[in-house]
Amino acid sequence: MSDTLNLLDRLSRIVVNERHALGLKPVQWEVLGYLRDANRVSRTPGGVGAYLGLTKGTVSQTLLALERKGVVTRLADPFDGRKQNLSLTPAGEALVSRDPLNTLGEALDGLSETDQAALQTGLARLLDQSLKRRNGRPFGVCQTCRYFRSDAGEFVCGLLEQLIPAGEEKARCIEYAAE
Amino acid sequence: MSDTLNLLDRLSRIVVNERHALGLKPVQWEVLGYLRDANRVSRTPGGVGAYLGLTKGTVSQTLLALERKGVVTRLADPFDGRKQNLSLTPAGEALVSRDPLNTLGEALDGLSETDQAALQTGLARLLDQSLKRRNGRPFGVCQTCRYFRSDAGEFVCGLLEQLIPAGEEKARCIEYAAE
DNA sequence: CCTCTAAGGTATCGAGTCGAAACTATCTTG
DNA sequence: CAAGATAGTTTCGACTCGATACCTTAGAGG
Repeated sequence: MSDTLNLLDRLSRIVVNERHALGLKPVQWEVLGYLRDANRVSRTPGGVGAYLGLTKGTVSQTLLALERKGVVTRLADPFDGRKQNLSLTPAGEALVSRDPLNTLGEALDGLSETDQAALQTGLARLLDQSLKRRNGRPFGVCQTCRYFRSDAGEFVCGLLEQLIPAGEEKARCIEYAAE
Repeated sequence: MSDTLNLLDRLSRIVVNERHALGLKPVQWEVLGYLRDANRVSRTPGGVGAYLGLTKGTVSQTLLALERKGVVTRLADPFDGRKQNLSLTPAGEALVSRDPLNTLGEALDGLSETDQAALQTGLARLLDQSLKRRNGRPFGVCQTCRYFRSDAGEFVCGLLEQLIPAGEEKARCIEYAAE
């Protein structure tokens, strides 16, 4: 196995280990992080599953656990009876800001500017390649999406023909399309 | 959260997901990989735990599972009655060579030389920083260890005062000390 | 020696992950 | 409207993983 793969292996284990803190499991942290970064239409059980590569069953169970902990709430979608809209409670917002992964962020700060930049572009390319191989959705941010329009100071999604709420133009979207 | 952290997050999830193939769990793959790369004195339940950051209980259970699958065997240590020496069976050797993480290796091959190099040094530094923060053992390879000696064509470990079997000078060691 | 303590492992428990499969309810399309 | 696709839930079984209690062996000091 290549050295780079080995490093990735060990780092991913560290990420998993770190995240056993504060009473949440690794997957639960990841769901919380997704709900923080995703836009309204992407904050559904299906979106969580597609982003994290989980089955519907696992997502359902994980959301139940997060609801019991009082960090996530769900509301039926008024337009599509099959969908549910998820959001973080204030307690959830507070919790996600204490993601133990941040300690890795401190380690990151210890790196030189050039090392950090190199790492970031390398990881981005690797992720891109991996997603292509897995036929995964890219989950890019609204701003760089093909359907993103800016009309008279307001942002609009050309796919869903909806106004993009302020601040959400930097959120991740399940419908993201490049170019 | 920083972008780099986010990328690491997503990649570590891909690593976890990939590894649910062939009937093994992510941790089981990692144990197999460790047993392949570690030298004799490091192939113990304790070594596995220290390397992967698992508790003794988890290691014990995971080894039981791997034994049941017929990919790992253990022998009592003849010198220390508390220890067990682990090794891969031929079936285990065959299995570990089919680590699903290799598909990520293919994605890696799609990167340019410079991207790969940058990624590797970045990851190495990040891992180094992280280990320092967690007081983890570095688990370097014999060849670069402080106690590594080369006497008349033979390799010797100055700490354990033992001959290093041929080929094992590139293996990972639980007693590794830098400098 | 013999006790004390540390170290290597096991057993057990509880919460949770995760794939698979069966099932319900709600759109969508021809 | 019927057929099929979508969004979720429920249940099952094997396993992870931290925590805790426990057992055995090793080594050190009186």
